[in-house]
Amino acid sequence: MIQDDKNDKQISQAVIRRLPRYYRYLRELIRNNILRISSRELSEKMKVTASQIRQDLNCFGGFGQQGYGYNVKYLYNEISRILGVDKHFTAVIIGMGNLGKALARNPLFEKRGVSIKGLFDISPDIIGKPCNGIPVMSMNLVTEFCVINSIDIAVLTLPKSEAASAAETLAKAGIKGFWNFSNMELSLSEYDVKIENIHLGDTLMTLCYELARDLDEKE
Amino acid sequence: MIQDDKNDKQISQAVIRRLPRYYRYLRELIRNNILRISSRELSEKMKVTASQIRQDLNCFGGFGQQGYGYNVKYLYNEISRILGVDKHFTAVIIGMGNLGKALARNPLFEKRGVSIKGLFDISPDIIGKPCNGIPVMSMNLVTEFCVINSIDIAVLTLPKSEAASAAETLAKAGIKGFWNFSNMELSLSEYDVKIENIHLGDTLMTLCYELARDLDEKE
DNA sequence: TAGATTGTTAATCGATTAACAATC
DNA sequence: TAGATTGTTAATCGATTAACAATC
Repeated sequence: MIQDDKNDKQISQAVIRRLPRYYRYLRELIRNNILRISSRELSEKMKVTASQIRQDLNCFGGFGQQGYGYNVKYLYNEISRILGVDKHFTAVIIGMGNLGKALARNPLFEKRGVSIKGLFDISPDIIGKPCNGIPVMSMNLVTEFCVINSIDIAVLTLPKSEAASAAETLAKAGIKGFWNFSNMELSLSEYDVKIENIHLGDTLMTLCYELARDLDEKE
Repeated sequence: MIQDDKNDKQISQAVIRRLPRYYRYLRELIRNNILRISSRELSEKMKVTASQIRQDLNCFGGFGQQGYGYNVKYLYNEISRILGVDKHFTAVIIGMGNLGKALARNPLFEKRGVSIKGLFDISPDIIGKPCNGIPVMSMNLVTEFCVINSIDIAVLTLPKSEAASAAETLAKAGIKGFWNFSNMELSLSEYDVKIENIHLGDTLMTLCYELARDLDEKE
């Protein structure tokens, strides 16, 4: 059993949600041939405190060196490992509407070590026509496909009305993680699965909130 | 000047980011013809504490009634107003790639009182062909269009390389809010604008993190 | 009125920041 | 060695939860 956190103490959600941001900034540093960086320098770039960076990283281990700072490539690799990039998870996309298609063609998966193995829909019009080189299959085949290929992740880009039953089918087929764009609260408490709910509209609304406050102030 | 918060005290980001979730749940209650609800009942549905609900709502005013609870429609309307739905913000989408197209056809905007007035791209192949009934125009026209139509929000779904310059053009054209899917950190500190950065990949990575931890435990 | 439930204050909890000893 | 910067503990800050008086 690999121990990422030094003393098995629980890592807070706040820290976990900041990891992908470190990952992005470190990749950028590598791209710019920056080989080492101190927490203070990184904190200036990321607009956070150096203290927070050191605390966050130390949840997982001592990746730096006193008097030197952090080796960028080493740190990037460590965070990459913590985030499971090297686990090479596999995924299917369920629902080939506009968002499904957009995600199927998006390079974000491969950049993070996740490979899309299959696309699924119920519409006969699009079944059989590959998207971005990946076959679009009938939902009738989804269980068999996921079981045979040991798929880890299901991306749910289908209508609210179909999301609940599809999710249950997928959980039974061994899916362990749901990246859920369906705006449907999934109830899969009987299954040992992780769910990441994405409500795109929510972030648009917080933007609208800020804009509305500005307007109110000017009245 | 409208006072949403009772004593002009600053509302925390944590509270603001929860508002759209209340908004969703309240709409669901209305759909199910539920006319009143107590903080305790709502807390059970939403899996949060009743205390938090009462605290959150009270940042903006006393919307409930002792001994009764909350009038669902009234509360929905209040939150709707706080989130600026009745401000009827206007938006343009910049970049008609897969994600841009998916958003242009997505009903999420109209549900939140935001109307998409124009779509923009640099590719001559798609300029002139409307998407979801909205014209796709050349980026050369974006400044004129935004100024004339007093556009509030720009949705950035263009490549990283083009995002920075486009954002500056848009800020100069009077855009006040950016819903930024470009994965580019925008530097618009000279302009009085609000930015909501969306990093879709980040949420996929936190899901991968959870899955990776599960695998590690089993080793 | 009695019961219910809010609005609000006080207590707790957790997360962030500051400080500094350890050490490269 | 001296200077720099981490890892880590302690202090602070803010957010969440609990409690209860106010009141419908």
